[in-house]
Amino acid sequence: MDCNVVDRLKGRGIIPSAHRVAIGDYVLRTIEHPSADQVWERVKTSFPVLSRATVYNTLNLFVRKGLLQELILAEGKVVFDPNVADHHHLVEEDSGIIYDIPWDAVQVSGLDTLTDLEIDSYQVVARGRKRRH
Amino acid sequence: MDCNVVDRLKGRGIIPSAHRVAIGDYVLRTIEHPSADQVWERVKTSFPVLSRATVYNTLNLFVRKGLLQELILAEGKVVFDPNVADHHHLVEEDSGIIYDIPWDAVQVSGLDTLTDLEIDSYQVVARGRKRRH
DNA sequence: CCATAGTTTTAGAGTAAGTCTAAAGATATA
DNA sequence: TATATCTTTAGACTTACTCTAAAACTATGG
Ligand SMILES: [Mn+2]
Ligand SMILES: [Mn+2]
Ligand SMILES: [Zn+2]
Ligand SMILES: [Zn+2]
Repeated sequence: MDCNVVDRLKGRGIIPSAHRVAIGDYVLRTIEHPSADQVWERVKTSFPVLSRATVYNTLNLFVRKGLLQELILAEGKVVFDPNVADHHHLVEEDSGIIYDIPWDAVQVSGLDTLTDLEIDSYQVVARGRKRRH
Repeated sequence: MDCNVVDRLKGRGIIPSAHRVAIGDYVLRTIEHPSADQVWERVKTSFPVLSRATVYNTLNLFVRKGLLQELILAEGKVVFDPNVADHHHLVEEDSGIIYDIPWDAVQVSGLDTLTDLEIDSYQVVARGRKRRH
């Protein structure tokens, strides 16, 4: 487990430019499931010289190199998740917040009996909300 | 079980105009999970005087009235599903085809132990492909 | 130091899904 | 017929995202 962003980029063959490290410092540590524009807004506060295209380029690069996964859970926006291990999600429609559900919290059975389907991956997508207090 | 589109629209308080019936004749019977533009292309072949806006208006009306559900399973497009009962889906990334997985084919357990989550609905979303022959 | 090649970043144009607007067309009723 | 209500329409608009081609870095070798 390597928490140093520079080394994680190098480990995947990505040159750790200042821009990429600034983006990685946020998006590789967050639990927020941000969209590309949310990453842009957020990273600009600490790293103001940053174009929209660089954010998209970098996020797509991180996805290609296996540092991020893309999730499509709501209309009109892709969000990014630094947790690339299998897990499930709860989508809170009102707020737009996406919560992680640990893989081991849920058991899914029966998929293996669908012999006509070749399944690469799966997850449970729940809609609802997090109870307050 | 009522397969007459005109009566199904009336049953939901929708005036069954010729346009709406033409759209419903396709989208309320298909198993294809089409996008709005796919509905437009398809319905125009048998009903040429049809604007894009009418297709979007009608699909959104059908969703509001409970005749269709919207699914967001792949990047950049919403698809529509006349099967509004609970069921799961397999997304075939290469072809873009979405297959239904019957609700009873899969058992999901453990969601009820997540007492901090209030879950309205859920489904398993699998990625993979349908085996050929 | 310079020259040069490769890489990264950029603004802004382009694309595509979807919504909105305001007018025109239908239909129903009195 | 007159009037009200509902439906359909073209096209403008918005938004998320990609593409392009030039500028700005960085590394290397002389
Ligand atoms: Mn993408
Ligand atoms: Mn919609
Ligand atoms: Zn997640
Ligand atoms: Zn379905």
